[in-house]
Amino acid sequence: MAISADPANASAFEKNHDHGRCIHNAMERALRLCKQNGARLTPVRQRVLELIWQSHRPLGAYQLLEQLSKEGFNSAPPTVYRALEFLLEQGLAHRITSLNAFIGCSHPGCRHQGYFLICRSCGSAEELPSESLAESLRQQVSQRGFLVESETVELSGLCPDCREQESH
Amino acid sequence: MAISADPANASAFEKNHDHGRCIHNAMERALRLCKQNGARLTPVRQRVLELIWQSHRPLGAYQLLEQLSKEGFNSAPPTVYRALEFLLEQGLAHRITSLNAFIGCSHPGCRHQGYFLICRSCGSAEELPSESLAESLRQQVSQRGFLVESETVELSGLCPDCREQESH
DNA sequence: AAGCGTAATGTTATACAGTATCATTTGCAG
DNA sequence: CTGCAAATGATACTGTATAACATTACGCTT
Ligand SMILES: [Zn+2]
Ligand SMILES: [Zn+2]
Ligand SMILES: [Zn+2]
Ligand SMILES: [Zn+2]
Repeated sequence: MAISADPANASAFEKNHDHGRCIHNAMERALRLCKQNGARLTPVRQRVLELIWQSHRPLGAYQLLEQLSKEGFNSAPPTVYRALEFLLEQGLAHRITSLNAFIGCSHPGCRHQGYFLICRSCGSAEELPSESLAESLRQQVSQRGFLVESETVELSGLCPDCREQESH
Repeated sequence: MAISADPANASAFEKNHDHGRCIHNAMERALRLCKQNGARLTPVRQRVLELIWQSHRPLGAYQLLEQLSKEGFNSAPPTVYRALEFLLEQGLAHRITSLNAFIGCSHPGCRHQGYFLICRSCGSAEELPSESLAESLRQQVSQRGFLVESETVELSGLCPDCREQESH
């Protein structure tokens, strides 16, 4: 699958990448995919997607809500939860269960579970290319006759940069 | 590994195992470990541990709270959260992030992350023996210079029994 | 263009999950 | 017995997510 070879996405842990381009690419892909699927990327939905792409840090629903409210959008909890639900359905975002937060999907369009590395220091999260890992998981589990339908894999720790910092 | 070979624990998905024995064994081990570590398994703590062992289904803090209250224990949220915190620290229980729930650890005494299979139909959860899986994860991640400190691995789907049922 | 059904949004209220803080009690070492 | 630390009690609050129902916008048919 080789996500890292996809020029559209820098690693979340490369702190000096051109993030404007990151966002731009993400929005382009989102528009294209929604058009393809006949899904409506309405203003709130689009704005929420932009917001969770503002950084590579997962954002909580109420953080998003606050931002939306500042920008004059309607701002009751259901507004943002509905937008997030839409983005999850369309495969444009992931939910990070262990943080109660949400993040843009860095390779939408191909169905997959999100496997994440989350830095406890800088808060960045990065999707792991999942194929070989998914394979290991399936092996472990199929032996037991268990049918996996969804996977939560979230590894928390220190990203290369922060690891460096802490050692000083 | 070979948890299934450990006579102290039946698989959560074997619906007709002697669960009384399951609980009994769990409590014995807990007592022993606490004594070893100089930790105090006070009445609330012990009772909470028994409660999360009543079934192989993860229980929410407020479910536990309700039960405690029925039994005349003090029943404000901090009570149960403190007990749970203690049990987590002692390695006697795990938190299931994706369910906001808690479950007894089926092999306490050896430090490990809990990797779980969770049935969406019957609600049972079972710990996977984690070694080979942990190894795959570490491999994937070490390449990237990321230092893993804690892991959340929760696979949801259908257990063998429920899979059977659904196909009828 | 008018009318219609569905999808999306607005609005209010509430359920569920977890924590902060400070007072009080208990267990235990000296 | 005394005094400290750990554990519990009690109150209030913050944070996360959804239920339920009213209203509006959109896209299609006629
Ligand atoms: Zn970026
Ligand atoms: Zn970092
Ligand atoms: Zn365990
Ligand atoms: Zn089941």
